[in-house]
Amino acid sequence: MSVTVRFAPSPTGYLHLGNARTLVLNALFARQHQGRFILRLDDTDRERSTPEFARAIREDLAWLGIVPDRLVHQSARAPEHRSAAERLKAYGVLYPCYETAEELEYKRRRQRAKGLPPIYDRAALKMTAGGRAVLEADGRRPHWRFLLPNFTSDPFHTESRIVSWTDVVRGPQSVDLATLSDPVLVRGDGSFLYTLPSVVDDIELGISHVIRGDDHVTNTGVQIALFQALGAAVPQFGHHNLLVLADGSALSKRTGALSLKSLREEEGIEPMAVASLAALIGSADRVEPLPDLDSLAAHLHLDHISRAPARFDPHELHTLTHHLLKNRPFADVARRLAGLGVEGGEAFWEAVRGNLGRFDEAVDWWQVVIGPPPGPEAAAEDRPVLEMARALLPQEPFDSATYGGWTRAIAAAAGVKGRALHHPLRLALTGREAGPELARLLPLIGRNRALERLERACAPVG
RNA sequence: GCGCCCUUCGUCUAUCGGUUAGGACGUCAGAUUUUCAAUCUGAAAAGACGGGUUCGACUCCCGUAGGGCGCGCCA
Repeated sequence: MSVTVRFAPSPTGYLHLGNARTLVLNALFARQHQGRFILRLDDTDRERSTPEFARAIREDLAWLGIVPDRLVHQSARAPEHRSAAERLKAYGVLYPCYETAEELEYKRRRQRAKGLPPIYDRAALKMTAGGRAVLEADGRRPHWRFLLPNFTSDPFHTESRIVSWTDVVRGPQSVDLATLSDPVLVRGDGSFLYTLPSVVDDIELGISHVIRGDDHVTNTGVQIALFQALGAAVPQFGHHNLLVLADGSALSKRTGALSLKSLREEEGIEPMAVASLAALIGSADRVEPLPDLDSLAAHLHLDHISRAPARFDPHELHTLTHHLLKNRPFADVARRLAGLGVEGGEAFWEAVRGNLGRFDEAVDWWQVVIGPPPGPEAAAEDRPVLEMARALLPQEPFDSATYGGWTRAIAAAAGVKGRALHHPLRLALTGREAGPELARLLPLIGRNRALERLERACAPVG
């Protein structure tokens, strides 16, 4: 069976980690099955959709290394949506309604007050042609509802009508259409709401699997009915659990917190840290940093995803980033380093990669290597060691064994060892308390700078 | 308010009637390295609550509490 999936965000905000979960799950599923992945921008809400957000979404995908096989703007497909609506009218399952938003709101409030679910009462279905004509003459434009097939012979009398499917994630699922309102598909101004374009496009794009958050489970019941009303094959559905913050609160597109953009630009998170966490959290599989999408795809099992909301700790993104960098081969980062003005090459990268919390800290370590003499003068008790170190500093060339030979000589001459020996040297040479192995850094620093720094550390106070 | 889903170590989870309730992340301890957010070893750590069914319940049923989602002329 050939697989075609889509990621269908509305460009009304920045993508956050929760959106990334849906995105990555779709992209990886396509990868697993050598299928197609379509980016569909659901921009039918002209009020809130913007080109800026659409562009940001494409940037997010590119950053994650996800290349869509096709890009579709839903707003460009209005003719297809119109023709589907006409067909539904012809079948008699799309009917005009004339209630105002206020009237509908009032009805819902009353139903709730009576302890009833706020389901549309299908009053419009009972109107006569004459009644409609009066309203039309009055200038009222109808919105159109899809008549849910939750009745047997009498459309005014609903009875239980269960729609069932086998969910790729959740297993057997069912929705009782009798508990739902007939959804509005077409607004009074003739524009379409989410449900119709989504289904029509899924049909025409040949979507085989719809993978999305479990906030859509109820929608799926309605949409399956709509697929069937349009005479189309029903795709497979998979509903993954939603991600929530440590306090149980939902992720919001509005706050911008945890947006992929800010994780990338402000937090220094690596893309595969996002992809790994987004794909693996809330499942039976352990969260581990995978170096690329292919290896992540190999670890993905949709049926291992839990049905309960998954709390996650944003800090885990930093931990994953650190582990990813620690194991990153030089070839993978050479261009990025060059772009940041870091010229240390492979020896430099291998020296510092284990000490990076984020990639751009490599710049700081490069400054430590080449920069001006760091740090203050040494403490009085460290001076004898440093004087000795200065005197015993070998001639070049330096290699990875230089530091070991040098420090052994200092130890023998000065009678110190361990931390008392190495810590003053680290401080004098790098100006820092901790960092990459000095044996690796020393050859990069070189004899001239090393000597200069030791002299500075030993300079008279004042 | 009504409906659906969910509740196992701090966190993510395994278990599908009989287990010393397993793993991962995190935490702590020890080892190791000059240091390290590295590495190795080890430890502490869990079935929301109350009933029921059963020889036996984390597992099945009912209820309670807590949480998520849905109930838009949003997507």
